[in-house]
Amino acid sequence: MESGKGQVILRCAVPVPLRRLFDYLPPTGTSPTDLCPGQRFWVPFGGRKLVAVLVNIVAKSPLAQLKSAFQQIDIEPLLPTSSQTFLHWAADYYQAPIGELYTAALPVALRQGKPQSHWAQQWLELTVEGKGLPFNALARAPKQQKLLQHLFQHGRQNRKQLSAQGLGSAVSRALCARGLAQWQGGATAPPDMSATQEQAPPKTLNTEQQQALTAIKLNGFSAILLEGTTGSGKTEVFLQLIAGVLENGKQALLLVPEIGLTPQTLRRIKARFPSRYIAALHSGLATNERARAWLSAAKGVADIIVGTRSAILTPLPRLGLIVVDEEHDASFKQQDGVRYSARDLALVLGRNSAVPVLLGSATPSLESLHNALSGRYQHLRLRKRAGNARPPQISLIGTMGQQLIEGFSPQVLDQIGLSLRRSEQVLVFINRRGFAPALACDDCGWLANCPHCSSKLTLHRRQHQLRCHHCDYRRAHIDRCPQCHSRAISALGAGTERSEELLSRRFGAFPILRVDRDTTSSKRALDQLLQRARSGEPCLLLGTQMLAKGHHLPQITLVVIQDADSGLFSPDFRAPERTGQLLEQVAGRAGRGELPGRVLVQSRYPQHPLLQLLLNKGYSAFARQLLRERELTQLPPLWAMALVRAECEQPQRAEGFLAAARQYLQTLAPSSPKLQYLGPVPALLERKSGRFRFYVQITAERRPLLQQLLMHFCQWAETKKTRQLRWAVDMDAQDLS
DNA sequence: AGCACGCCGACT
DNA sequence: GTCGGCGTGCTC
Repeated sequence: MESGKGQVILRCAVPVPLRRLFDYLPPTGTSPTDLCPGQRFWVPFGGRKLVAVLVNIVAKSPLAQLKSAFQQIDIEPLLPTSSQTFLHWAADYYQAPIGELYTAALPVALRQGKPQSHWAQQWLELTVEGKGLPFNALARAPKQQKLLQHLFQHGRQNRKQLSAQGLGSAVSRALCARGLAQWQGGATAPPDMSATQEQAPPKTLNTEQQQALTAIKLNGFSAILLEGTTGSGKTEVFLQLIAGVLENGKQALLLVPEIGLTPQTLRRIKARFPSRYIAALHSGLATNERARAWLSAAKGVADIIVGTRSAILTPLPRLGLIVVDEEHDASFKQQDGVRYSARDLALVLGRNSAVPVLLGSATPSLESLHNALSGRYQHLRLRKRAGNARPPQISLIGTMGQQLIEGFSPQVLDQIGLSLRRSEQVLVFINRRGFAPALACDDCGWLANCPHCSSKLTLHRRQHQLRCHHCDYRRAHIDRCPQCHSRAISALGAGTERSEELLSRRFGAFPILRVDRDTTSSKRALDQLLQRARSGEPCLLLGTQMLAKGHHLPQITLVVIQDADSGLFSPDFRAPERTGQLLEQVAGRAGRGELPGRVLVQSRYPQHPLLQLLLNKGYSAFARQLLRERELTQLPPLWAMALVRAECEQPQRAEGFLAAARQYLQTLAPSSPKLQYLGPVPALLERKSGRFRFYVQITAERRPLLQQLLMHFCQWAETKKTRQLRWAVDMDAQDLS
């Protein structure tokens, strides 16, 4: 079929891992005036029926024969053009199939083609004219007067609320006809204002906070790194900034790490902005709830959007500010599918939308710190702790050659006991869950390994199970060695479960609150544990990373870091940075209230220069030192870096594919002082879920070269038949495991 | 990613 | 004689 003049062709993004768009004819009987980019369509695709998003309306297709779309789903576009442009930019930057970005951007229910009307709720609101009337106006139309007064008193109301007052649609129609009220929304219900709570007043800012607040201009794009010690009151600066944004009639987006979106965080925001519509976007929501929250953001109804990583892909038509809290957190980088960084995309979106982007952290990523030091970002610092809190005093405890008790030095146990008996709270940080990270036979040396991964099984003794923490493999605990049938099986090392046992034995008179993924699997468990800790009773908090992040626990006076060494000798070049951030964050939990804090850090290598630097000179000096090293070693953030990853059940296939890939890349752009290749090398976790994983690391002094190279690589790889082999580009890879 | 088409082993 | 294994190729 020829594509003649005046043809209307729908160029669509389809949810498949293919790096191109697909053309369709409009559904039969569609008027061209009904069409608009951003609408969804049901389309035929290789014998299947999929939800596609219209990207462009074009007059000509390179294909001779096109299929017709089955059905138009949306009248109002689901995605505005600005949002689509952003998704295409991200697909380009991360070398990802465009359909996968649309998939990542939309909540499941909308991906599956549910109509927007499913969540559409409308409410009646007074117009400017309506609001200008005296309270007793419309005396000659008592029903309309009642409606008017009801709206005066309660603000916007939906149909259900009105009919409960005996106010039917005829009355509201009459008020609308007079131009006094109008129906609004269409996306989602307004918050229930009947339970309006008292507003928590803004806190008084100290000089530093005040300076930071006034330094941030709300008009136009700017990038700001707010580097503030734990307890220095970054959140208060965020909240007062958001207040300004809302006053301008704009939306504020607050991105938080995965475990940062707790009920406590939301409560604090709701308390400060009780009359505002706050939408939370995170994976814990049911599919319908998620779609509702998404639509409230995308239709401009929600005022404040608090979300994890994927919230950056949500359209925000009235965007006025983006805040990325704990910007160094690894959870902002997606680790599968489209491997985007929400923090990096926040800066792109901020520039596109001409709004400021504020990155906040006590321990900035080297990426952001580099941008701040080189003047690309405004660099604001909060050095003082808010209130009377003083910085904690940190001591290193050398454990080499000491007789440890389940991983604890005796003097550390003594200190824990002293603090508890003084009715204070203690936090013990152990970055390892379960009872023991390894199980071995004392007679023949057998080790319990995962059958699917190159990793050891962790003993979870209470559940009488051995588990792999990298795949979902679980098996019953054993009492005999499967190799030599000896009964001499030892659990090596200690995780949170084992430490909990020891600490209960020692300090059984005090509550021991264990916080890790195993004890907080139920939805509100973490919140409840933290609530209890905040009650102020003397107790011992014990847990993994979950405890390190952002929780305000003012009663803690002693923090124990059981093992500072795990990151010091890792082959991952980012390990020291992450270790430093973690130690600093954990240490920051100490002494946030009136009482001074102490931190005891156990290490086999207390003389290690990185530990010495971190503990004597602080994170800032530590991070600057690491930056100098990255410069010398030609690594990010000074150089651009990407991985080409491949995984396959047969290791030689994955390795062979990558060897061929490297060869192809090197014919395009040979190694040089400005471009370097490494690999194929096995990933740090070489086998995961039965597949062997390898990568080629490419580093380039300048980003455009890397970008161009990867584009050509994808074209090459797409034409190759890669049966049972998965490959992916990981731009700005964060994790070499 | 799916799903259909295609060519070689154990079943009514 | 067929049902079905998953290899490979295509999807507007």
